[in-house]
Amino acid sequence: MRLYDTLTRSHVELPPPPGPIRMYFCGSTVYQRIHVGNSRPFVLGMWLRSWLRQTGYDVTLVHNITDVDDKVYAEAAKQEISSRELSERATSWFFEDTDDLGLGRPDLEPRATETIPEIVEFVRELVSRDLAYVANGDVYFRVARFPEYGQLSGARIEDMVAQETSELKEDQRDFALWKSQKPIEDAAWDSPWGRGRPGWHIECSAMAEKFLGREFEIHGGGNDLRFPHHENELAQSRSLGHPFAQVWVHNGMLELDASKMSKSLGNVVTLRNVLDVWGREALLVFHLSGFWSKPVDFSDDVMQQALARANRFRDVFRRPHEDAPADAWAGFAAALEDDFNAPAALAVMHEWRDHELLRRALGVFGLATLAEQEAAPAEVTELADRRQRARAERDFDEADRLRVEIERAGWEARDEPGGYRLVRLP
RNA sequence: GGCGCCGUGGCCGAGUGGUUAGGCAGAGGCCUGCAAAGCCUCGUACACCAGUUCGAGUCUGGUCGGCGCCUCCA
Repeated sequence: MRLYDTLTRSHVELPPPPGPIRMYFCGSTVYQRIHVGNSRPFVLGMWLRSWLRQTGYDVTLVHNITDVDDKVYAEAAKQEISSRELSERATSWFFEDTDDLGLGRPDLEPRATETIPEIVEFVRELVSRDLAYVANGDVYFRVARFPEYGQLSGARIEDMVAQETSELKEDQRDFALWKSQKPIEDAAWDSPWGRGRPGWHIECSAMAEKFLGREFEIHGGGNDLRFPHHENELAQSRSLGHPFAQVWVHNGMLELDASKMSKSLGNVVTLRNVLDVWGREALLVFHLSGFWSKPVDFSDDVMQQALARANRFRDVFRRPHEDAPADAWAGFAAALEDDFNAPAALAVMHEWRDHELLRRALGVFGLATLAEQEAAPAEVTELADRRQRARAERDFDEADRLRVEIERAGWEARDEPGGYRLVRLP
């Protein structure tokens, strides 16, 4: 399988099965309900794991939860609750919402606050090697000590100008590894540099290496994390001589009204809301419809199209099975093996009338539920039976009246040779 | 300003040198008591300009337009 690697800007071939493939995906900062855009890297990670396992790899997926951050403190203060209470509540929302995607859970979901000893140790090591320095209770990484800095984001180090300046920094491009406790911050930990809490980027280096080791195969996350987050992770780990991630995958942003969906812009639709309105299957088909690395527009219109497409798959299972050619699966697999080209894989799937094959392919994406038929309640079945008798007696007025009644109950009567089928209206 | 991505038919969206992507919506037809589902047909898609080539949506250069990152962000 080949994947597009942001670091080398090229497609790279994964080592052959059984791997192992160790994957680390950056998750969300938990201080409110996540939005649909946040679901994209989660879904991508779960699908990659699913497909790689399907093709014989031994896969471990770590998906972190950032539960200590400026946003968490600020929101907790606003709500007048402790930051711990807020982050725990938001973490349980995160679990609820992503559970409802029906894709299962990542193998490990560590939280930053549970990794403090490893983070402190990591920072201590950087300081002892002179790659970082202490300034008034803060610890900063010395960007100038890592010549490859800027490789991931493609920016030249000379072009970088820090927006947020601090007189504590030797160089304005340096970034914080540890931050001393501020009055608003109600959660803090002891460290060799005083009470404080980790900087944003160090938690991921620490968690990834804690659970996957100093070298692992895939690191994923949103395109907006390339810089500074992932650039900084890379700097922290590689400056210590750790190989760190071999392949970097960055998903494109979800756009709403032609601009990126983001909590800071406020143009947000929560994952919860999308699941409630459109259902998990339509959302997954939506995610499948666009190439993972490209930006996609999110709108009612595209969700409507995704829903219709999901129903088209569902209808295949309501018609007779037809054996697919022996090489049918190969076309599907080839699409996914080529940088996980899901839209192309979907196109192959639409050709199939083979129930077993289609169910298996849908299963890769957590969509095997489309193969299941919902049984109509007894009262609707009774209406349909009466309608059948009316049709037999050629009382078509009565038959049509009953059809309307069935539709009011949320079902559709489809006449078939020798009987009928009841199908739930979308 | 710097770095990068992108511009495909009404809509979504694959495709990187030459043969139908696929889906949604629409029109006509077959089927049906009527429908639904399905199947068939249709609308002559590649932002613009120049170039390379026997041949370009696909390569090169330029123009215009959109987006992302450079600052918290999936």
